[in-house]
Amino acid sequence: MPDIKSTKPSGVNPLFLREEELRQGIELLFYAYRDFTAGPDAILAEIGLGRAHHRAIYFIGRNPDITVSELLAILRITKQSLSRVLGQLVREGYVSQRTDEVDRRKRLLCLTEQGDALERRLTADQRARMARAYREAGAEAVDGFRSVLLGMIDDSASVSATLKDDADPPDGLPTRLRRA
Amino acid sequence: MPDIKSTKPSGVNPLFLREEELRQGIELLFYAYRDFTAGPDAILAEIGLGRAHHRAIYFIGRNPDITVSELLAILRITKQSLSRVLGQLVREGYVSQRTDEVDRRKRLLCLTEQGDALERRLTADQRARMARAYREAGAEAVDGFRSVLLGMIDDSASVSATLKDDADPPDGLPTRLRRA
DNA sequence: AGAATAAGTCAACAGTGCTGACCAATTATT
DNA sequence: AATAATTGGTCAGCACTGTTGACTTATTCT
Repeated sequence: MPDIKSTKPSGVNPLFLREEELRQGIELLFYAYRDFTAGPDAILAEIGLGRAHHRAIYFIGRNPDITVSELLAILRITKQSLSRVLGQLVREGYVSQRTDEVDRRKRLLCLTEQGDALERRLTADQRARMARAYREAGAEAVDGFRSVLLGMIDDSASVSATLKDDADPPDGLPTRLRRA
Repeated sequence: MPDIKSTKPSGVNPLFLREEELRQGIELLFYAYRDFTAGPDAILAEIGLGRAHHRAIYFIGRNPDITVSELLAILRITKQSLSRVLGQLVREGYVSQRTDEVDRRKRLLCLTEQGDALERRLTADQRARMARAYREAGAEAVDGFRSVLLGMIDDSASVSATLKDDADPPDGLPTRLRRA
């Protein structure tokens, strides 16, 4: 029994439209992420590293003096998984560690000059791609892009950098990482 | 030498702002994708499957009678990688294969009833998350979200479903898959 | 007949998650 | 001062998912 009061033309089921709209979003996210990671992956493969190394390098570069715990909270992987990646980055000279003098249990992570160079090389690809998409879509679209993505994140408080500008730090990462 | 004619307050370097803006986009994409995949991953782990199985199931469900080649073109992985995943899905009763009667080299893939049930269970999570983000952000934001993501995809023609509504099928997937 | 296409297979390897079981240093609590 | 909690690290093993490379089998196209 179709609803004759429907505002949609030709009695189209609005539930179907909604489903179609959501699935298109799901697919767009998949395709965009697939192509977004392809460039860096190719560079990483050349030097015997993987995507996990890029993630670590990226967030260390973005948050100098980040601790291991904080990095774990961003990446949402286990300590053992990160340890393997981080150990390799330190051994191969991309990341430096030093002890926090206030709390000597903590290790503060920074990129070396070599690490910074690799970070810029890897992310250049992604920045260019995003810049192109931003430019083509326009400023309003960029706002929408950001606002939808932000709404998809679990607890937007557990985000490393300046992705939101409200003032409540309920939990998750220390405020230090939310003031980039 | 700061530009005194700048429209930005306090002579902020526009290149820095652009860089910051792009990096926020990169991070939003990372966080959204991280949280977007977490739900399905947990369900998959219970039944001994992984994210690759979800992808295959998703796109088979979305494009009934898709061939192996077409699925490979969407996923951008090797035949061997897909074969492992697909074989398991067929053996465990999620996917059915039958020979194309027009070209008997081709295998047409479809979800079984069990496969369809799993697909709906897995994607329900993601649809709900996306629906919430869409609702909170509003229709205009959704348009922007889609337009930016679309701009990030390599060749928007090599996309499976109705993500664009222009009429040129330059190459990539057969037109059949572009008319969902 | 021969080339090209579509699919499948076996083997090996790398990267990246996971669990579980520990250890060591340091800091906080009682 | 003793105990507990936190931070970081390590070793071992396992699962999933991507990769190359080398073939085989059908089927279709030229």
